[in-house]
Amino acid sequence: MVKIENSKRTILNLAEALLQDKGFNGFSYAHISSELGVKNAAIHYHYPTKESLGCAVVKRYRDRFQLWVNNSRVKDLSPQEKLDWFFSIYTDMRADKGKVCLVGSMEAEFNSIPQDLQVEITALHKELLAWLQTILAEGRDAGVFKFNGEPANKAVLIHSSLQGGLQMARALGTKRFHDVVEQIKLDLLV
Amino acid sequence: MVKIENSKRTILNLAEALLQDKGFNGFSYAHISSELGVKNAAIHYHYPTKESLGCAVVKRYRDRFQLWVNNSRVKDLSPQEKLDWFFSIYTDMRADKGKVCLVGSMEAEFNSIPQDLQVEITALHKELLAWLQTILAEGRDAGVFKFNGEPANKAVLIHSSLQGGLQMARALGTKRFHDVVEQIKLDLLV
DNA sequence: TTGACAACTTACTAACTAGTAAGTAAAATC
DNA sequence: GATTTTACTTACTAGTTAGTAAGTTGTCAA
Repeated sequence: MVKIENSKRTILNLAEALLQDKGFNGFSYAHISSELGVKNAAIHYHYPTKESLGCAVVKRYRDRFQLWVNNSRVKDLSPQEKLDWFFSIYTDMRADKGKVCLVGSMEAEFNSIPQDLQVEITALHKELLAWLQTILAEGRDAGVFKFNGEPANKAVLIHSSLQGGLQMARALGTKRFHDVVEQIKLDLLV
Repeated sequence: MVKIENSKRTILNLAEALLQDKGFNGFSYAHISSELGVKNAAIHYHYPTKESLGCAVVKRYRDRFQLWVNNSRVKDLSPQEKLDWFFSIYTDMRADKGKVCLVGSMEAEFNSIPQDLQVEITALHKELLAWLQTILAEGRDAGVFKFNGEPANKAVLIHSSLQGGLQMARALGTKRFHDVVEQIKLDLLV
């Protein structure tokens, strides 16, 4: 019998990578089990259904994001630094590795994923937008960001362009994603 | 024997709707055949492989876009009108119907779709961007658009935000997509 | 040392997947 | 009127899917 080290965490890591790489309908328990050198029932032991596995991935991501956001080292940053930190997540951990964000991956196939997962993704998306909106308002008040209209609307624009930009990077290359980020900044910074 | 009217076209229409609704890995030949009241072999007769069916959908979309673009009624429009026409495609035919664009749908699961389809999607994306870039340059020269940086970069930003915005609409509602479009305009129009 | 429990394997199922080969019926072509 | 072609159906395959039930093994606590 092969034992997986930190089974639950290792499985979540792999599932997250697969979700960002192939999408929910593009990966199977066999992908995970073969990668770990165990039988697929071993995965079902930890996560009975694919829906539960998907939800666990998103839930962990949500928790991680809240930890980052409430981290004092992040909290003390200026609005620009916070935004750069946010962008760097997308650039370093997604675009440069050919991945897309969980939200984009699963909203693209929203109508063919389980309902609990839809709920989880919706919650994550709302949390990301809420934070981004706050930072934008903060930055505009501080006179370092400049934009017309509501922070909420600027937030959906920026997040949508990051989400779409990561997907574009797959077909057209990472450079194009960096162009998106640069253009966001050009349109925002004073 | 049940005969499908305009078989090829009807199948393409259904496949296109399914692609925009469920993604490439989220639909099967059975979805199409049962909807049309025929056997799945009937679909294979017209499109031997799923890859060929996917490619045919994207190819038709590319042709259709080129026709629109070269249509004299579109060609004679002002840059703003052209852009509004472009946005209206996304709003009327996608967001308001819960669909996403083909490009976004398939780039999200890019690493789990056939290679020929990847090529086709890449070509479509380039064509969309090329046109958008031209319109942006045209509008800036005419003094009706205002933005910093290169038209190419503003084009990738706008297209990415439309692509991501459609996906967001699934989880957060259509209104949010309209917000994205309004914000694009706020950031662009003089 | 025993027993309980966690973490697996073995062995399986039922449903679905894309895809194929051979047959049929109607329509178009000669 | 005969023949070919088009558009299907029938019947099938081999592979994959998520998921389950029952058995095994190693670890840890009493």
